[in-house]
Amino acid sequence: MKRTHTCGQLRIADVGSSVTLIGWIDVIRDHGGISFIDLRDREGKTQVLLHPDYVGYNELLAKLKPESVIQVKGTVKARDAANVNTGMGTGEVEVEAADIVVENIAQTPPFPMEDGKTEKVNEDLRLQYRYLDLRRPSMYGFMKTRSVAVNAARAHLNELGFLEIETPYLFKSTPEGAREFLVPSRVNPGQFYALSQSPQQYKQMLMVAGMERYYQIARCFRDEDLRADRQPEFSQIDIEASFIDREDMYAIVEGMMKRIWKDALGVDIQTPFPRMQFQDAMNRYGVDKPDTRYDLEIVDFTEEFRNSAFKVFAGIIANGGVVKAMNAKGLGDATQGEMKTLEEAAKSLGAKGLAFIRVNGTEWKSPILKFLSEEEKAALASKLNIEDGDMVFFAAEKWERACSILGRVRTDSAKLLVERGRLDIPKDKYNFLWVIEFPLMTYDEEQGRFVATHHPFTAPVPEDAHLLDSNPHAVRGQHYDCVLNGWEVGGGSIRIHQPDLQKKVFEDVLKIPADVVESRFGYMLKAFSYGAPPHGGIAFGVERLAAILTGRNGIRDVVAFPKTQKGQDLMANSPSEATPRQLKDLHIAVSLPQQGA
RNA sequence: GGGGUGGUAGUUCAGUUGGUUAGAACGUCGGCCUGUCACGCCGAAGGCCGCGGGUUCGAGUCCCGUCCAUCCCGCCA
Repeated sequence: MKRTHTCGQLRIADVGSSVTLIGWIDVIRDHGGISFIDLRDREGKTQVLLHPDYVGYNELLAKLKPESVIQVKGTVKARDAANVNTGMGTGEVEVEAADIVVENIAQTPPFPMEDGKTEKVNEDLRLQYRYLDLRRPSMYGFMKTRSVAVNAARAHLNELGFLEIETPYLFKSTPEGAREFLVPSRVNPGQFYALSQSPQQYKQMLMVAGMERYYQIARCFRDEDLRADRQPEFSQIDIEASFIDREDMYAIVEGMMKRIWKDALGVDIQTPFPRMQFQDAMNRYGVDKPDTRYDLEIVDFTEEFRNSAFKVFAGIIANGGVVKAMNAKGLGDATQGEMKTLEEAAKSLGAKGLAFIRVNGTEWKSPILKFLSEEEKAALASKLNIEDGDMVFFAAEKWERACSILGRVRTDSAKLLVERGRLDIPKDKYNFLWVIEFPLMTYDEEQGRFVATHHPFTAPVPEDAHLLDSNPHAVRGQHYDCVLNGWEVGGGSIRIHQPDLQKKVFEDVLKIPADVVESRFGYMLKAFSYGAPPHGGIAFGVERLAAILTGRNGIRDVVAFPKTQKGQDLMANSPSEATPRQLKDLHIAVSLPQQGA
């Protein structure tokens, strides 16, 4: 071994021992006659004392630079009381260097490599030198937390008798769902695989195959635009089990989360998780993944305004819309700019504007005030608990849109309130939530047909199944989302395991042409006709869990080598052009868009 | 595809109403320094102001286009 101890290990009890450390030079303090080198590895730092009688002292110091890798052999010495560094685990000792082996001299890094400073550096530069960015202690911590979390999940599932089974990444293209990455098949000219966007179909086949309990830390690939919480490739803790119902799945997952939080953070989380109907989540929080760490709940005023003299509201209600309001408590001092930004956000979700009432003392200020009756004002005041300094926002739209608009205004208002110190959203509070009973189908205006809310394999709630033909929109699915602090961290469902029902959903409800069903899903329907067990599953986003565990705002910090918003790896420079030879082998002709087109 | 923010020294930033020689801090380099720990002190170098056009006597600053990063909408069964 190149070392006897790590750089975080030595203590006063080690004084006198001969040790060998190896690591990176964190900083050199050269006093001319004596020098100190802080040597760093992932476990910590140790001060190395370099005495002027060291042979070649001047030459060595001249060439050593921060981030160089050196091996230090020496003796552990106690520091004088005055020189103890209480901010360091190894601060009571230092290693007096007897022999230093220079393993690698580092160039000057292109940006400061120090927690607290590197975060401010442009993302593109950090990504180009990702190996330097990752060298910081905090990044090591994020990688470690993710690793511990995944291992905790594995341990829990193994104990419950789940088998870890790998499924192919090279799959076939599926008609519904995310855009896929295509992979040309050299030996099948003109044909393509698709990189698996999730192991969904394979894991159901494993249930038909009698594996009963499966899990996998699966890579998934989706060729969609990126977000702070979305990368084109990401990992899922993918789970499927036979002979279970929803309650069984909740118990499995709650146990797994308990284990993850205990192992990764030492935190005991409360189980079982509360449950909320999709309808409820939308009505109260305006999203299907509510952050319940703070209130600012949305309140319905459709009945109050049904016969209102305010024709805008009454008219929308007459056309089947709703009127909702949300009291952004304490945001009465929102600036013009902030109001404008909130309105833009609302408009981006389809609002025509963002009506509001600003409360200043007992006075209400609002462009819509003159349209409101005393009765209506009283209803608002009482149901929204309006007080001095409040700001009330309105949405009058179709139900789902009204909910979404105020949901967005709610989260944006919360951010503004946090900035003002009037709202606390603690990062170490973990509000798990099951959101359940989503509609099985959603009507897609663009396509003029129903699409599966979750995916087409989700089983309907039994008592709603008879509505599949008459009123598909009213059918609830046996779908469950696991929501944590406003993030959808996992989602799954009890699946359809009867071929007739599955075929009906494909063809009659989703209106997928029979020949397409046959070519894409024929093998599943066939498999279900050979004795398919009732089964269900769920999948968790590893990065999202890790991001919350580490208190990050996005998933980049818990991905070792993330891609930019354009899907590029700036370190390795991918994607890149293929050689003519590669293209020829793959039977591919590249046709680039005209410049400027 | 659309909207917002940012791009000035290696890094983070400042740069007034368009005005003459574009600044600071950190880092780097050189010198001094035997108990520092973000060591200190002295000195120096370092700029295609993202890129391309335009307006102007004059552009880091104004206009148009474009590239990159980032946040959001669409999209993500």
